[in-house]
Amino acid sequence: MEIFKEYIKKRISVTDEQLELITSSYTPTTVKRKNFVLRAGEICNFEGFVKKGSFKIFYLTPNGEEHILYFAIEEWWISDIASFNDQEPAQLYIQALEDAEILVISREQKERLFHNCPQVERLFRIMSQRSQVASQHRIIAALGFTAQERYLDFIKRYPKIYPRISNLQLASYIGVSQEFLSRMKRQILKPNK
Amino acid sequence: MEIFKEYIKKRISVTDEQLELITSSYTPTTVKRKNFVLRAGEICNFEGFVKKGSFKIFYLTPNGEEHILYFAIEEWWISDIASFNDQEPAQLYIQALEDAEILVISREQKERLFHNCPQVERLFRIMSQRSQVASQHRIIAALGFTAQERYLDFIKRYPKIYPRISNLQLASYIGVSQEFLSRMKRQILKPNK
DNA sequence: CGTCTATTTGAATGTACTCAAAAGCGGTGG
DNA sequence: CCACCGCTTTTGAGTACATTCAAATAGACG
Repeated sequence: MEIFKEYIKKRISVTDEQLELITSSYTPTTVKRKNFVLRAGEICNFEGFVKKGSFKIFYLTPNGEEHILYFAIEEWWISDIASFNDQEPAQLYIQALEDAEILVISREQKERLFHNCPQVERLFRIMSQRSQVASQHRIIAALGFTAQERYLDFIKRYPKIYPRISNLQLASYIGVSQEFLSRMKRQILKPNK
Repeated sequence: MEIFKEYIKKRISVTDEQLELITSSYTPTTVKRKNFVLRAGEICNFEGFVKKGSFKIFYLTPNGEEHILYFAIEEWWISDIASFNDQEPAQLYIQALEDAEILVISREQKERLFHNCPQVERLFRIMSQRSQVASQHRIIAALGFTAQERYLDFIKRYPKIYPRISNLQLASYIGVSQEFLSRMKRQILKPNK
């Protein structure tokens, strides 16, 4: 739980009791590699904080192509926000890439927590705005960068994630075929030829 | 101010006094077509609610290509969140596409408002999460859709915005050249030939 | 009516994709 | 310890989607 407490204290000022109240609202869970914590169509009734391990959050097109929205490693959150907030069917899949430990909270528990500790509202406002900034960068990259620029941008921005995922996953994240990613990597190593 | 009050009441429950407190924290301003309210490099010291008119929020690449992140019409917000929150140089430009009226608030005023009326924190948490969902859709569209799918998706999602912008702006939003957008439109109207 | 801007068309080019096959790599069992 | 299996990565060839640059056309405004 330490990592979660540090995460909170870094972002909002809380008393020890409030910190206790917050962390006690979350339930520790383990997830095995390759297992899903959410599938499109289900109602997402949880929000999870990643304590350990990694996940991919992705969208599946009607013809079965997988597009990874983001990877979640330690200190990231996993959920389908739209589904969690509005209790509508999820659009996203969330799957563990490594054995993982997460802290989960339900919609009701979270509302109760907001009520009992209003600072939490602030924590999530701040967190959400940060994600928003990251998403904006991603949109700019997706629309304006070449495939190679998106690749280099990813490894620069997420050096911690990069070594933990396969080429196939990375290709899906930056929006290229795995074959083309392979060609790009060669070309970056050997600019001649 | 009515449109702003309605906007708030639709999203959080507030007393009349609180509503008054919130709206009185904002200052009405007018902006002429083509004028900038923010340029990259500046510190964004405001957040604005669009009462009337339209804006484009865009990013300029080192070689001068313009990539539109989003259009803001009535009831949308304009700001460079990262710059506004962390007082760092803005990455974005915000320019009026039509004569506009906005309600603006400064960083200090907003912090004061959060302090005096904690529900506002909730309002922004909700709003920010909604933007987050929209951004996620945009990422999926940018990475997984063809240019034509992105075009059709835009006019379906934003039928109110579509008639108010030029082809050049739309092309920049969906990430294609204006020539190609023109060709797509023809092909959609006349699938033969 | 002329000027300025926005849109469309044409031709050549490039970036990234698809499909198919080969090569590499890690684990497991004999 | 090596052989085999499954999975990931690389290579090759042909193709498609979208771009660039240049020029023509259409629209809007004074």
